[in-house]
This record gives sequence, C-alpha cells and structure tokens, in this order.
Amino acid sequence: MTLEADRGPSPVPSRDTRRRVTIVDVAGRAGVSTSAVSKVLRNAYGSSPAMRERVQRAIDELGYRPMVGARAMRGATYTIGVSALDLWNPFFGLLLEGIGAAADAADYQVLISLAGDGPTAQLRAVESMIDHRMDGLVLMAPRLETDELEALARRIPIVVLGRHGRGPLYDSVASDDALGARLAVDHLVGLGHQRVSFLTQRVSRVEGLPETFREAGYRASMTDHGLRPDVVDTTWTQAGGVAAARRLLRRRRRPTAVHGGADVAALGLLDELRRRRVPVPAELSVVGCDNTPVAAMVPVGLTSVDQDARGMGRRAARLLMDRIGSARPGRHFLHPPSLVVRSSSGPVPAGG
Amino acid sequence: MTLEADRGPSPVPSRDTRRRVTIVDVAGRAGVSTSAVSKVLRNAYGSSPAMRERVQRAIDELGYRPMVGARAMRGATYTIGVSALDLWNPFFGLLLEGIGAAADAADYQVLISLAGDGPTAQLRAVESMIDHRMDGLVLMAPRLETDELEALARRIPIVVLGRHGRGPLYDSVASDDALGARLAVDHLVGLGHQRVSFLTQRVSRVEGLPETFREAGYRASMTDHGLRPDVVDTTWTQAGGVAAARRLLRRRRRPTAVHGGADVAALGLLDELRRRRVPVPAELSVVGCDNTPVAAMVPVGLTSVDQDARGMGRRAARLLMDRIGSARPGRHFLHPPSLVVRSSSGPVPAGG
DNA sequence: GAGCGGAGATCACTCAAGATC
DNA sequence: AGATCTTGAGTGATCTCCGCT
Repeated sequence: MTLEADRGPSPVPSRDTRRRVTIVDVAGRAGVSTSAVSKVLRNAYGSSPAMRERVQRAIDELGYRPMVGARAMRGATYTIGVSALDLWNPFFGLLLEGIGAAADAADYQVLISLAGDGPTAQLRAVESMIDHRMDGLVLMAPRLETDELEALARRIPIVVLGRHGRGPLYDSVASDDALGARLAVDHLVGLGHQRVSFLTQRVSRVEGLPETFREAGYRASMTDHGLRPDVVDTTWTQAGGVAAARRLLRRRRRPTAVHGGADVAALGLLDELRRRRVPVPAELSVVGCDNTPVAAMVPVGLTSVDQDARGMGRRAARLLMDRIGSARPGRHFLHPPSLVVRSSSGPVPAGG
Repeated sequence: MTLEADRGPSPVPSRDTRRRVTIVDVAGRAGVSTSAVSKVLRNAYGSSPAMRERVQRAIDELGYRPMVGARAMRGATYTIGVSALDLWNPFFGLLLEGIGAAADAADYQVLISLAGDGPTAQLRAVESMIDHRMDGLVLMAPRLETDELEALARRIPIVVLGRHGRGPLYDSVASDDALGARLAVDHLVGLGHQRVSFLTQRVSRVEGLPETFREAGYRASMTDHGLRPDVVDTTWTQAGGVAAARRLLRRRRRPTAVHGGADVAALGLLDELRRRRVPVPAELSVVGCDNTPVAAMVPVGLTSVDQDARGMGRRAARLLMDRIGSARPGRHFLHPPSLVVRSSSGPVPAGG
C-alpha cells in the first residue's frame, strides 16, 4: 500500500504552450535562408565565416535547438544507441562511461535501451532503436546468433562490445579474455600452485562469448605449464559460485587454487568457503575476473583480472562514429587486461 | 595498447539499400487510405473492425514499423525518457526494471540517458530528450533546484523518482524514508540499544532529498524513544563509511549501534570495523538502507531497510503515462519500506 | 446525426539543383 | 568559373475537415 501526500486545493497545472523555436525563426532573425542555417548546423560545405557567425548568434539569442525527429526524416540524428542486457553489472557502467565520453567529444548523443535477457527482447530493443533512426548502435554483449548480427549490420552501423567478433560487416571490441585467464594462471603457478581449477558457464551457444575464450586461455596456459586443466561447469552467478565450492570441497583431492572465471562467481565461492571455514588463501587461493568494485570491498580482497572497461567503451564509440561516416570492412580489437593482486591469492599450502 | 585481430583480404561491406516500409505501402496493400492506417496504428476513433483487420494483416505481412521521427513531427513518439545519475547503484537497476515493465504493458518504449553528476550535465541530458520529443520523462533522483524542476514540468510531463516532491506541476514517487529510518531505530531499540548513531550526508542543498527525510525520521524516532540523536556528517560512499567508523571509534563513549543511512556507507563502516577487529554485532550493531544485493553477500549479512524499488518504478511509469494523457495537479506518493534483518544487528552488549 | 473512410495540409528539417555575384 | 546562398521538393507520419452512407 502506498500513501499519497496531503495537498491543499488543486492548483492549475498550466502547460507551457509557446511554440518551439525552429530553423525558420533562426533564419528570419539572421536574415538568411533556412538552408543556410542548416548548413551551419551540420558544418556543411558552402558557407562563409561571416554567415556562420550571424547564424550562430541568432541560434544563441533564440536558444534554438534542432528537433531530432525532423532531422531524422532526411539526414542524421547524431544519436547513437546502446543496447544493454542489464545494468546490475558495474562493468557495464564503466563501459557506458567510456562510450559517453567519446560520444560527447564528437557531439553525439547516447541513448540506452534496456534489452533484458533473451534474444527476443534484445531484438525488440534494437528494432525500436532503429525506429528512432539512430545513426548507429553499440551492442553490449549481445546474445544474438551470428547471422542475426550480420543481418542487423546490413541495416545499421554496428559495433559489438564485450564479445569476440569476426564479422566483416561490423566492428567489435572485446577484452583479451584468453590473455586474462593466462595472467591469472601465471600468477597462481608463480605462487607454487599446481592444481588450479577454473569455473566456466555454458548457458548460451552463440560464438565469441567471453567464457569461451577465458576457458581456452586457461586450458592453454595450464598446458604450457605442464599442468592438467580442471574445468568446472557452473553458472557465473553468486549461486553458481556457491555450488562450485560445494562440489570442489567434496573432492578427495582438492585444488589449491580456483580461477572463478568472473568476479561474481568467485565471490559466491568465497562466501561458501567462509561458511565452511576454509581459510583463504591459506588453504585455497581464489582469483576472479572483471575487477568489480565489490571485489575490493569483500573482507578478503579478491584478486581479479581487470578489464580496461572505460577504454573499451571509448574505442567502441569511436569505431561506431567512424563507421557511421563511411562503411568499411569490420575491424576487431582486443584490449589487454591486467591483474590486480589482492589478498585472496597466496602461496600454495605446504602439503599442496 | 590494443591489438587488432588478424584478417584476410577485406570483404565488401554492402549496406542494405532497400527502402523502409512506410505507411503508404501498408495503405496500398490493404487498399485503404494512409489516414485509415494511421487511425488503426493509434487506436483512434473512426475505423470499423473489418478495416482494422485488413490493415493489421497488411502491417504484419509487410513487417511495417512506424518511424518515430515522422510521428514526432505531428503526434506522439510513444517513448518515455529516463534520466539516470549513474548506473552503479543496483537500486537504479531495480527502478528501471519497474519502469520498463509498466511501459511495456502500455506499449511505450523506454530510453535512458546517462546524466552524470552535476546539474549542468543533468539539464543537458533532459534537453536532449526533449529534442527527441519524448512524450514524458522520469527523472531519477534529480539534483535540480525546485524552480528548474517546475520550469521543466511546464515544458514536458515529468515524474520525479526517488526524491520527495511537492510540486503542483509534476508527480513524484519516493520511499517513505522517514518511516524507513524509524524501522531501523525501532529494531535497534527493541534489541536494547540506547546509543544509536546515524550517518548522513549534506552534499547538495536541494530540497526533498532522501538524506533529509531519513535524518528527520531518525531524529524523530530517537526522541520518541526518549533517546538523544547523534548524527555524524559524512558522505554516503564506501570511503565515507570508513571515515565515520574512525571518528566513532575514537570516541571515549562509543555508540552500540549505527544506522549507516545507506548501504554503501554501512558497508564501508563494516569494512573498517573488521580491520580494527571490532566484532559485529557483539560490540557494535550496524544497519543500512537500500538493501542492495551486496548487503546479502558480505560476510556479516547487513541488516537493511528495503525500498520497494520495482514497485516505485512501476508506479512512476504509470503516473507518467497517465499525465501524458492529460495534465492534472501533481500527485505525490510515498512507498512504505520494510526492514530485512540479517546478522549485522544484535542485542546490545552487556556493558552497553 | 452517428459512424466510417479519405483528401490534403502540416510538421521541421535536409538535400539537390539552380541563381547570383 | 568558383564559391556562396536560395529555392523548392521531399521525408513519413498525424490531424483536421469533409463527404458519404
């Protein structure tokens, strides 16, 4: 139940009825044609510095702002859309900051659409951004099939963020997840660990997902060290981490270190270890990936692979604006991650 | 530095050049006028069921979708905008879920604009949403002055979310923060605590902020219990919680319980207490507010005031769509919070 | 006059082509 | 000729008004 605040006699809600200032008003004030104003607005060819100044003054005096809908009918909207799965993950917040910074610098506006989970909801979000005639889209970790992605990219400039792509029609920016996993393994092996497990998830079959590359990187670097990989299939959630911990602790021969694959899973793992009174890192070392702010906040600071989220966001936005300028073959970037060592990882126990 | 993935010879990026399906195409296919189609699209008066069906079939067959920009020129966009300060706080994520659910049900689209901190950036975000001719706006916890808010509300339908409002021109939905603080105090006093401190922040001077009402609620309920309020001025951040902990621990006569005002501050406080080896809740009880997911994850589960975020979001969106339908005096709602008791709060220590 | 359907103006811009110096 | 500026068409919907049952 909710309460409505008490109020006196209803006041009159008078809506502002003044007509919005249009390009015609500006043209009139500056004593030029509307096309001249339009050229100034778009920095287009064919206008003298003198006119630019006249027009700009009129714009400022009238407080004119172009209406995006009208622009959309013939030209560009100077708006890029971002489709986000969820906003829980603080990692997405950092990506968005990067996107926003780059867009700002180029006088582009950013609008975000919450796509929710499931490919259907994601496609719906994308379609509606196309209805808004956005100039291009950044898709954050889309769970779309490759052919759906290609079909989209044929209709509107697209950059895929947080997923390894190889499409010729769109650009992609991802973290070098294989390298990240390698950093984690190297760190643990350097501390003397030999039995290092890895938590993965296999919830979606689409290609290019981070989990695929992290697992591959883990396997490769374990092999390089002459060690046997041990992959535990769970989900990258708090609950998934807890479940994995239970399974690992039931074993006769436990690992001495675990790479959680993602922070949220590593945190669930830590939580269960605390409940079972397994000392970290004395008995078991734990490493995560994503370097979420929470990783620093938990009692045993979580060692984690940091992805250059802000940089990735910036890069994605720049690629998109470039692609909006002119179509070209897809470019695909990997950003190198780095390891942030905290106290959840330590030397292998004596008997290990 | 970043690496570009290796690629073969550049493929040809052929952009799809087919013209978008328009209302004219639909009208032609259905053998009716464009106005007829428009009426069907808007559920407007003056169309027979027979025609509705003909038109709907043509729409489905052609996969027609109205272009928002064209609609914007004369009518509505069926889009509501949300301005968000940041997306770090998971609380905002829940609000957005509520907004999205209510909007979905009414066939409205939601687009989010990241406003960043500072009133300038927020106004900029709002202006650009107005440029997009959104039908209405939900402002999440805006740090705007009351007169700025009123001026905006005169231009576009507005609902303020997460801030106590009293404006006659806009609606507001907030949590009953005073009640929330009272729940926390009652809980602690019920456990025998007498010296209960409260952390607040005074970063902004605008009226209606949650901190104002939480502090007032805390003071009132302390007085009701015949106890002396003790308010610590800090910031509602992790660091702010740490700083507050230090100040409280320096005191000769420490409190036996602290209401952190917000989860993030309470978590910082807990963190510092752990470092200083102050047992919680044996020596000091801690309560937060917001019931963020992290509250449940920390080793000593944080007792917290839960706000009905999803419900608030739904309510805000419904109010906005109603207000878009017809202007009316402002309505202001408070949603009742509830207390989630976990293990960070316990009986007052013997010597307390 | 109520209900249904259509004709044509209109919205605020951009763009291609033409006029002017 | 070349740079600058204007004219006028075009964009895709809605909305008002009108005529016909």
